[in-house]
This record gives sequence, C-alpha cells and structure tokens, in this order.
Amino acid sequence: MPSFDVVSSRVSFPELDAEILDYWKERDVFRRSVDDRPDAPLFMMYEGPPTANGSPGIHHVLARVFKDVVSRYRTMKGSRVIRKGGWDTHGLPVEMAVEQELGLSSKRDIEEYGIAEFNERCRESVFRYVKDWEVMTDRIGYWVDMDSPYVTLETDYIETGWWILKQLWDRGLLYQDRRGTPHCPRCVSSLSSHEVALGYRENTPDPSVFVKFEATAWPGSVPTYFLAWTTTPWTLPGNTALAVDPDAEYSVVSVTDHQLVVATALLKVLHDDYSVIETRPGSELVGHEYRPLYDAADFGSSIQQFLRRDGVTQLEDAGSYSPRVVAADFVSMEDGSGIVHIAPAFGDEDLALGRERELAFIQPVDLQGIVTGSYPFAGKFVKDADPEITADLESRGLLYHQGTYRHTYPFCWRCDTPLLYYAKTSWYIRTTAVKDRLVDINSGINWYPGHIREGRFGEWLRNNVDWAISRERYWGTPIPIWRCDHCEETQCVGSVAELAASSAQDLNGLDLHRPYVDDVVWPCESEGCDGVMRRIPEVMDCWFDSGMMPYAQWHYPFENAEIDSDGRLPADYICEAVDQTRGWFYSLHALSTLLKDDVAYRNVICLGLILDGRGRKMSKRLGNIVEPDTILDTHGADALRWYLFTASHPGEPRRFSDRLVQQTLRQVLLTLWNVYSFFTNYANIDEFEPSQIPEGWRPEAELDRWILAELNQLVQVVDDHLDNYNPTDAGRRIAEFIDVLSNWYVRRSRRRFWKSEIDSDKLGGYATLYRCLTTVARLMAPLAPFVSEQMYRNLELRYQADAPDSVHLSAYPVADTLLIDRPIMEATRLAIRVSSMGRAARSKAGLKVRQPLAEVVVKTRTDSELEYLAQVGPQILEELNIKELQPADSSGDLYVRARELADDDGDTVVSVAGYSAALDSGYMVAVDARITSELADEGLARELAHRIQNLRKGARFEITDRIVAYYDGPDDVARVMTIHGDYIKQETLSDDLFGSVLEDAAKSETAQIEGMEVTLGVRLSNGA
RNA sequence: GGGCCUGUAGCUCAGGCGGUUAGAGCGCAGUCCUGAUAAGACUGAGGUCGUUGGUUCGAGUCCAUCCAGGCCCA
Repeated sequence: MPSFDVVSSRVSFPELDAEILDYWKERDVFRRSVDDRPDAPLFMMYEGPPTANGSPGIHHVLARVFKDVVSRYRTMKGSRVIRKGGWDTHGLPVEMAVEQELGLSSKRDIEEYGIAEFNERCRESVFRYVKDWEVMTDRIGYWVDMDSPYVTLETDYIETGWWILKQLWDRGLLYQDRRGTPHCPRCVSSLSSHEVALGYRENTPDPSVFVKFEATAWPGSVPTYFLAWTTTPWTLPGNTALAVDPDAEYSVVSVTDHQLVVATALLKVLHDDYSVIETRPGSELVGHEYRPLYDAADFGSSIQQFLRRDGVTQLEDAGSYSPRVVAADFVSMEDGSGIVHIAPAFGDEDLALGRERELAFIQPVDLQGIVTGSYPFAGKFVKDADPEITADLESRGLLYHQGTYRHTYPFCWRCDTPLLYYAKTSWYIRTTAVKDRLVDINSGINWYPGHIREGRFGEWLRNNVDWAISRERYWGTPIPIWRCDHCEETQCVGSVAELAASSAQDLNGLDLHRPYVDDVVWPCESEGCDGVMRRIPEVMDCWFDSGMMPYAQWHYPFENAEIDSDGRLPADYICEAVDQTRGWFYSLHALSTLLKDDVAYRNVICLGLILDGRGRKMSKRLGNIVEPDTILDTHGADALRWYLFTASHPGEPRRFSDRLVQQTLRQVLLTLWNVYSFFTNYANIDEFEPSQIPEGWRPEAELDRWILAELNQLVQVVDDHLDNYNPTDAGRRIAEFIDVLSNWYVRRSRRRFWKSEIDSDKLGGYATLYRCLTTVARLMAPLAPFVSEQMYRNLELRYQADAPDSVHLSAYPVADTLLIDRPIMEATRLAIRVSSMGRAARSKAGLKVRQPLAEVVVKTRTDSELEYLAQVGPQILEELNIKELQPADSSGDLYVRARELADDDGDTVVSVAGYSAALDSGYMVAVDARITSELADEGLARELAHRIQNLRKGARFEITDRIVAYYDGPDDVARVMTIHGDYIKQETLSDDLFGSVLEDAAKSETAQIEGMEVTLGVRLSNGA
C-alpha cells in the first residue's frame, strides 16, 4: 500500500475544487469552524449586503475573497469568526429594475399599477439571483453564513430601523426641512448628498446665458439692464431677485442704445464695444426694482412670498411681486457678471436668501421636471425648455450672449437623469450635531490603505452635512412618523408593539411595507382635534438600511441586547470597494457614532475598483462585467483568488486579465503541485512515512538547513503580513518560496531521491520536503483553500488520527526561529547567483551544460563571501557541471584582464585567455572553455545517457523499471559506451549495454549526436 | 476650483533609512537543461524611472512645480 495517495502531475483544479467542496459539505467544516469553539475570542466580520437582483460579477468576487482570506486566517489563529451573510433588498435600484420590466415610467404609472402589486414585484425581484450568488459564493470558497442571512426587508430588520429612528427623534436629531435638494425628476425623489456623490459627471455641457433684466426706475432716459449669468435658463421664470456683492464695485456701461450694469471686475465678459459711464458700489444697487422676464401672474404660476411674523418665516400666498436687487455674501467675482439670478424655488442658497430677504417664491416646474403654467415652453422637460427660453429671450432683446459651459454636474446614480435642485421638504438626520465625533472616532479606525482615513474619508467627514434620509418612493423601509391631518401632532413610532398600542389594533403578521403600513391610522388625541393620525408617505434611504446592519442583523434591542458587551459590536473587519466611502462605510460610521459614540469597525480594507481589459470601470450599465464562471471553470478558484490577492495591492485599481490568472496558475499553483507530486511519487517508491522522522529531528544537509531556514522565515513574514491585513505581500512571498523550493531545492536534491537505498541523507531530504509542503499548505490555506486542503489531507491527516479533519480547522504555522540560519541563506543566495552567471558564461561560449568543464574561477564582491563560496562550492560545481572551483580576488590576473575587456556599462560576458567570463556588480564567474578529449568523452557519455532516458520515457517505462540498451554508431560511441559504461548504466537503470541494433525495441531512434549518426534502442530487462 | 491616489520595459508589477551598472514575470527571437514540472535556465531586443527645477558628494527614492490618468468633492 502506498504511503500517500498517488498525485499525478496532471491536475484539473476545477475538478479538485468540486471534490473539496463536497468534502467540506460532508463534514460540515465551515459550521464547525465557528460553532466548535464557543470559548474562543470573537472576531466579527460584517458582510456588506449585496443586492441580488442581478448576477454577480468579478468585482463581487474580489470583495468576497478579501473578506474570506482574513476570516480564514483568524480562524486558523484560533478565533471564532462570526460572519453572517446579508441581502440588501430595498431602494431605488430595485424599483428601477421593476419599473423597466413592467414598462412603467413614472410614479403615476406605479400608483395606477398599484403600490401593493408593485412592491410585491420588487420583493420577488430581489431574490431572483440569490441562487447565482449562493453558487458563486460557494464556488470561490467564500465562507459566510448563508443559511441565516439578514434581509433588509424582514419585519424584524425594519423594526430595528424604527427603533433607531425613534432614538434619534427623541434626541431631536431627526427633523424635516425645506431645502434646495438634489432631485431626480425621473425617479421623482430627492437624493442624499452621498447618493449625489455617486453620480457626478465631468465635462457636462450646459447652456451659458447672459440675460438682461430691465431696471424699472433707473435715472435718466436710456434703458438700463442688469446683466446676470446662468447655466440653467429653465430656472429664469422662477426668478424673484438679483443678488450683488454690496462691497464690490459695479460699472454702468453704455452699449449701442442702452446701458448694462456689470461688476467692474467682470467687464471682460462683455464682447461688444462699450464705454464706462459711471461706477458705484453694490450696496447702491440694492433695492432697485426690475421687470421680471416672465411675470408669473401672466403665465398662471402661483405667487407666494416669504414673510416673517413674530420671528417665524413662512410662505404665504401673494397676488403679485416686485423683483429687486438684494445683497448676498456668495456672489462670485470669478465668473458670470457679478450679478446672480435668484430663484428661491430651486437652489439651496437661493432658498436661504429668499427666507432672509422675504423674497417672492415662484415654482413654475413640477417634480417631474415639466414646466407648468402657460409659458410658451410649458409642458416641456426643463432641459428641453432651455433652448426655447433662450430663443424667446433673444427675440425679445433680453439676451446678451449665449454659449456653452462645460462643468461637472450631478446625475442620478441609477438612472443617469441630470439632477435638478428643487426646493422641497425632506427629512434629515442631524449628523452635523456629531461632526466632531465623526472625525475623532474615525481616527481610531485602521484603514487599508492608510491614506483613506485622513484623506478621502476624513475629508468627507470634515465636510459633513445632514443626512437626507427620506425618499418619496414605495419600496423601502417606511419612515415611522405619523402625523395628524388637521393639527401639528406628530409621533415617531419605535416598534411594532408601540404602533399596535397607538392604533389599538392587532398588528401581528402585518407587512410593514407600503401600502399596508399606511392603512394603520388612528384618531388624533390632541385636545379638541378631530383629525386622523396618518403615516407620512416617505420611505427611507436604502443606505440607512445597510448602515444599520450591525444592530438589525440581530434584531437589536428587541433580541440579542447583549451584543453591546459580548464582542459582536463593533466589527473587527469589513472590506468593500472604495466607492463605498460615501456609501456603506459612511452609513455604518454615522449610525455607530450617533447611537454608540464608537467605531462601527476597527479595521477596513478599501479595495480599488476592478477595471475591464481596457481600463474602464466595470458596471452593469456599461455591460462590461466579466462573468466569474468562465474563469472558475478553466482555472479554478484558487488561481482566481491568488491572482486577485497578489496582482496589486488592495487599494490600487486593477485591470482584470484572464491571461494573468492563467499565469498565476502555472507559476504558483502548478509549480507547487509538481513539487507535491514529485514528493509523493518518490515517497511512495521508498515507502517513506512521516513516522520515520525521528523525534526532535534537525536538518543536517546543507540544502535542508537552507530551505528550512527560508521556510521558517517565510512563516514569520507571512504571518506578519496577514496579521496586518496584507494578503498581497503574503501571497507574493509564498510564491517566491515556491519558486526557490522547486527550482533550487528540488532541482539540487533530485539525485538524493534517486538513490536506491534509503539512508539518513535521503530520509533528511524527505523530512525536509515533507515539512516544507505541509507548512506551505497551512500557510497558504487562507489564500488558496482548495489545493491546501487536498495537500493537508493527503500529507498530514492520513498520518495523524487526532488531527483536525480540515486544514481550516488546524492551527496556523508558527516559525521555528532557531532554524532561521542567516549565513546559510546568504551563502545559498550566492550559489544561485554564481550558478546563474556561470550559465551565462557557458551560454555565451556555446558550452552546453551537459558538457563537463575543468574549472570555474569565481570572484566575489566581498571577502566575507569567499567563506560562503567554500561552503556552497560543491553545489555550484554540480549545478554547472564543472570539476573544480578556484576563488579569486580583485587583484587576480583573470579578473583584471576581464574588467579591461568589459565595457564599463552593464552586465557583460567576455572571452579572456581561454575562459568565458561573466561580470556583474563586482562578481565574476569565468568558466574554462577548453575541452580535453577526456572531457569530450564524458560529455558524450552524458549525451548518450540523456538520449536513453528519453527513450525510456517515450516507452512509458516505470521510473523503477530496469532495462537493456542497444547502440550502433562510429567507434567513438563504442569507446565511450565502454569507458563510461558504468555511469550510463547507473543513470539509465540499464543492466546491459549492447553494441548492436535491436529489432523489436520498445523504443528506438536514430539521431545525429556530435556530428555522428547514432542508433539507440531500449527494452525492458528480463533478467536480474 | 479643491482633496486623495497613481505615473518605472509592449503588458502586469517590485524597487526598507538616498549609495556601485534600476529589477522580476509575461510576450517576442534564439540557445540550453530536464526520469517532478503543463515547467525551468541563459542570451538578445525593449527604460529620457511622467516633466522641469531644487536639496545633496550622490536622487527612481527627499522637496517644489507642471503634465497625464483614476477616484472623490465643490
């Protein structure tokens, strides 16, 4: 019975993945990795909930594997890692998709279709791709609790949200206000500042118009106009004032037959000839009245006005208005004309100024962005009305100039409609009340990369504005505020029980969504009021939903009130892409600051965006999302994971490339696999078992001491990197180790394993390689969970009955620092370098490695390296196939002459005194290029042995089969076959070499060797 | 306009505190090695280390400026 399962060098990683997935499922490994250690320290990972209304892309895989690697590492380090899956199910994106499917295009359509039915469709749609997500999650080896995920639409989840809002309400942090709010006319909803942040688009063209407002009582007989600038002509019908800087100087200039008033500093905007008539400060313009461009009374728009009574400013109906010039402190002297068009119905600054100066308020546009009233351009969408307004003004001589202005303008992050600023009431959370705490608490968060903390995120927090949380939509967490329809009575409801009590109804089983929750009403209890308490129509921003997951996933505080103290708050670790800075990272942080005055997460990896092959951001909208399935089916999960971890540091953006995944596979995973396969093949031949390694065994052979030194240093470094949330450098270091393990350790050790007897040297080799493979398997388990599991099971588990049955339940390796032998590491590095240079020297002189040479002269950079050279000389000689090594110093004749011949720029190989010498950075490796006839014979012997080996291989003999070889060729061949017969026999496991042609050879060939025609043939030996 | 990040070979990326001639992988051309390897080694072509200044005996590295790109914000 073989010691280990036979490992073929040909491996299908996708098939291996499937086998391992079955194993995990069978043994319930993931659940046990959490549940079987109730007393272990807790490590909390929060899953940022994805929306499952679309299939997952490669960028989702990126985030998920970075979440997984940390969780698996912490598990192996002994923590109990809680990670509950979650689904984000509410919000505009969901509504958008359903609207599209149903062919609805407005809120009116939705209401005609029916809110109940519409929301039912939304509910269905968000689980449509859950299966795809589960399959992907499983397939990439992301361990997360998908059996009991939190779901933002569930009653318990919503109830926690209500509780939170009630807390804020009681503290006066939840309020309603009329503001100039970014508003999407297609979605007919306002957006929060962080949603706006998601949709800025640069270089957006907008009209740039300079408009003339005619002053009505300007002294003198020449018509005089105030020149104002705007990029939104559609707001002009809403104009009720012009603002000037009272301290700036304004000029009155004469142009053809009229006069214009412009800030002196901005006279450069005038294109025509003009002459300055007079100048006066802005303060002297204040109070001047002018004729409105469109008198609201003539076009059917209602006129209201801000009036201050007893210190309270309110809007009241008015029959007419007289627009005038007012002073403001925000008038720019950078662009425009220094006179700012004010429309309180739109911009936030305009609205504030309207209140302050008791201006008129005219709203000629509805919430869908359609111009109302009887304007010539009524019924048009505002952006379409722009050119018509401009043309109309031009025909009336009120347009001074028009052009195009390119600037960065916000668009709806989901539907790409340009946003309008629109004065309306919304609900806000007063985050500005805790702004300092937001900033302070952030300084205690460990950000990767570190610059995010003070940079992007810190900057964002320092510019914090109140969080607009209401959405005039349908599918979302309903805002739990009930209001009397007659009086001012308002109640914020903090739980379902409270709602039941207030409404005196049994609400068991009530769907808290609209429209059902809207049906819960009760009589107003205010004295003498006969009104009815009804819920306000708005639902919550879906970012609020995701931000409250630390509490809502446990239905806190209705259940699990102990999370405050049991380690489940806050998270130890979260990880999402950088676009969540204003999204989830913020909503978690804001709510945690408000509710707990503490961090929501201690460590966070902020991933760069994943780009497509052309460097563009991947998004559903562009349709350039890479499907993970194809990659997984061809290269396997470990290759994809490894690539994602190591291709670039997590914070950097990365282009995704299938080619590079394949490269990773070959270079790292296949190389390791081949070492593994090599080991098991030979261990099986020799019936090596780990139990044969003596207790307290220490490596003796130089190579063994070297690779174990490298291994233990690797353990230290990798552990340190992973402890610092850096899988990238951890993976890169492991890959470097695999490279030297394969290309130096195994290469140099092969002959030790070929020996037929098993001695202590060979046993040392097995012990060493066994330790390397088992240690690497554990080290890389968090990164490549599949291949490491397979190696662990075959190498360790079958020999340790009491070992955990999964590598992911085993302990992370600990370095044996006593084995980290620095001198031997440096010596071997020197051997590798000298060998490489020696090969260069041979190659340049056309001396193939199979041809033995007499001597190599090595000059090192420093004297201390000469000692190393003595130590590793035999390795170098064997590697280079040379008889003797001669050390040299900088005064050596050969070195001096080589230096003279070499150009002083760059590496070079020169030919000097019969030697071929490679020079590099103060080193020289010179090989004696002279080949004696003895050396030539030896070279031929090696060549013949090599040919026979190839025939063995071609005949598909077993590695251990003994054979008989036949040859036919010139005398030289016969001579060498005789002189070096023993060597050739030993190398090729031949019992006999016959100088004739074998007719029925298992394999034979006739070839040109060193200019001679030689025929070789092999067959299995029947003797021995 | 402001903030943060990035700029090194055709591509993907390394280059602690400033220090001899700036590296690796992939790709291309050629040679070699191989009884673990789907691999590996060597050679060649390919670099104004984004630009321009500065500090220094010495700058890919530190400072400033500008340019380009990305993300974010006004």
